[in-house]
Amino acid sequence: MITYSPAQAAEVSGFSIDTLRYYEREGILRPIARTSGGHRTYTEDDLGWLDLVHCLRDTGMPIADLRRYAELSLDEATLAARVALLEEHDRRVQESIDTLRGQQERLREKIRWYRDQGV
Amino acid sequence: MITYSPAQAAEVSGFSIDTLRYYEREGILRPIARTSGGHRTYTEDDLGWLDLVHCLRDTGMPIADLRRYAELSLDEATLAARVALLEEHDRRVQESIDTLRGQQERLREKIRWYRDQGV
DNA sequence: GAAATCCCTGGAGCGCACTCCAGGTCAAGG
DNA sequence: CCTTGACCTGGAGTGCGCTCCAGGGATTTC
Repeated sequence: MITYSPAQAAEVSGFSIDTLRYYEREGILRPIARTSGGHRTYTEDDLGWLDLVHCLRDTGMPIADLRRYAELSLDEATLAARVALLEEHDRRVQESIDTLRGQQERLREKIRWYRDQGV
Repeated sequence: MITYSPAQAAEVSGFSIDTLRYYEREGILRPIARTSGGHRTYTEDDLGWLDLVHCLRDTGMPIADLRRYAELSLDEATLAARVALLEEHDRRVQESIDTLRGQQERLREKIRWYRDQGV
């Protein structure tokens, strides 16, 4: 089975090693497997999960929600709750996109206004 | 001339009184006019500026950039620099919208995947 | 003119999400 | 082996953007 050293996991996931440890402490990652000497070895599964974590963080999901989602993922019987959480998040993402677009339009009006002033 | 008490300015602008004072300290607002007793009186102009500040904050412009923009606004000869700053910001806003949309698409795929699992 | 509100200042405190550090242990190349 | 670099832990520190507080003065309302 392919595994990854902390440095490799950081490289592939795009999170720093410190952040990976922090996420583990926070319960966002399940305890990562270790070598006999105590060094972490990340699996492909871990990397896959980190990929989703990256998506959720990029879309502004707070750490606390991520932990909640991670906790739900430990229990097979929570599929519906997990989907609900993701859908709720999707709505918030949509809202921020909408806000961003609206404000961007105002920003562009301001820029046009400057242009009309002869800039 | 119409003026606004701190509470009214907060109400209209959507910022808290504390935030208004903070922005003034930070140089994002020029010194607000005062009554003889030292109480602030916001003008329509102040409110208009706050409206733009809100737009820029909503689109993620950091406080430091806002201060820089405010400083430029003190000098008539900086129109070009101000426009450049806004256009640069507009590009960053566009980037975050693009990122958000891309990640939202991934999020929705994940939700569809759950749905396909029979949730 | 007294009571109730509102506002003032300087500075401390907070929540979030990391990021860094000291002092040590582990692992791989020569 | 031995060195060198990667990794470990617990905990402190950082940066951002507010937010709150104490102690006191200003204003409005009755």
